[in-house]
Amino acid sequence: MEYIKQQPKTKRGEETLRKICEAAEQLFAEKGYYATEVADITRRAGISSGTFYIYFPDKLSSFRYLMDELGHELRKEIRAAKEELPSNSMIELEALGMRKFFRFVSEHIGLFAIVWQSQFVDPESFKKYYERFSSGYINEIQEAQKRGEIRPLNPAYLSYCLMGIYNFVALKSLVFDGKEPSDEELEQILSFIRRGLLEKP
Amino acid sequence: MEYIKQQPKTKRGEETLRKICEAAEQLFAEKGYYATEVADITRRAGISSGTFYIYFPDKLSSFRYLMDELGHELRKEIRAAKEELPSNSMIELEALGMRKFFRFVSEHIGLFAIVWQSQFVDPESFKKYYERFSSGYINEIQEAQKRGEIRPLNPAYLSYCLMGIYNFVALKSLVFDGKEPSDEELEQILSFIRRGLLEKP
DNA sequence: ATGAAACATGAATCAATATTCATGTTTGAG
DNA sequence: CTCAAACATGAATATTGATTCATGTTTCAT
Repeated sequence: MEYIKQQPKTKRGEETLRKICEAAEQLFAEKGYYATEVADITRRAGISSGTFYIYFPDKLSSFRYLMDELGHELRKEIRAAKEELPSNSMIELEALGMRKFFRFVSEHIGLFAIVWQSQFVDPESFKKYYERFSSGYINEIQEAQKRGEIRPLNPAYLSYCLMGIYNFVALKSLVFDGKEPSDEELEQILSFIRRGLLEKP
Repeated sequence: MEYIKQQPKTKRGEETLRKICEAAEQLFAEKGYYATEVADITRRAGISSGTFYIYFPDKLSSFRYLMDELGHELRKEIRAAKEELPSNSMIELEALGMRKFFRFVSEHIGLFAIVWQSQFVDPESFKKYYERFSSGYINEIQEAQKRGEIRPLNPAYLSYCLMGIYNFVALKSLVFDGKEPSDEELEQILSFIRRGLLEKP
């Protein structure tokens, strides 16, 4: 990883890095990047402040590292889930991806917070994050369009429509209301998307 | 306004406050709240740093003030546009509101940036901002549902779907690509929404 | 025209906090 | 078992940047 100073070489080191990341993820989510002091992170991790700098060259790097890690994990989980599905109907894949997304975000509310903030903490990473997601979508959408499954709308914009829906629904349910959307609610959102997307609903 | 220390009482004062707000809006959008120093704002406004504190008790208040102002203006413009429309079909209103939204945001890219950041600068205002928008939508949606115009999906979630779409499409076009979406593109997005929403597309 | 209120100045203050570093302890390969 | 590399400590440093305030200038109602 490029944002990390030193890959731990012992069990103890690994454990310490893990504790730092866990604390940082929580704190960035709770208080935001700027309001979180390095001292907060090390306090919650149960280590001294200097130790932070053994692993990260500075505070910003830890933020970038987390963003990379979490985004990676999320994409991996979604990809894995989709590969298990025998069907390759875009809408079925999408339903699965959506469920995974909500599950992951509710378990890692830090990801959500971190990405949201990154537009100003580190604009480069922010753009990269969404464009990476978008380009995955674009492929799927184009394939499905070739098969005549979904309507011939601009794939790039469609991908942002989908991401927008998921992100804002997650905002409402997980952040504002503090609960996961029910299956019933997810089904309704999916139904909205299905009709919008499909050639013959 | 509750975030302002002193309403200007002379022409000069008014002009100064205006310059401060303009500079702050630009800078919060360009560099973000935390990276913007009060000195940056006063420098761009062409005044001395102490003057800032004649109008605002502190930096955070200026942020809240802008967020309130801009959100208010945006809602007012959308409302005004919608009132001019004779039809009260939800979809036609929505098409108009969407166009207004993109126009406003492209002229006030600061609003977008400010709201996006507020989740961590001032979470209270953040939630208030979106819930205010949402509740306006909920009314419209419920009316349209009574008329049988749109499908009986959960109005609160639908409102967040719509806001998500607009926000993310604006993110892609205005922030990432630096250009307004074309009429053709807006039409496609609207078509996606129309099919998702309408009882009989 | 005039003076009290409004407005403007910018150097000085002061608190907050990211980062360093000299010193000590622990780990694990050989 | 041993010791070099890894890891940990936390007080001290250094910088940054919000806010204050004593002093001056401008406005405008009368």
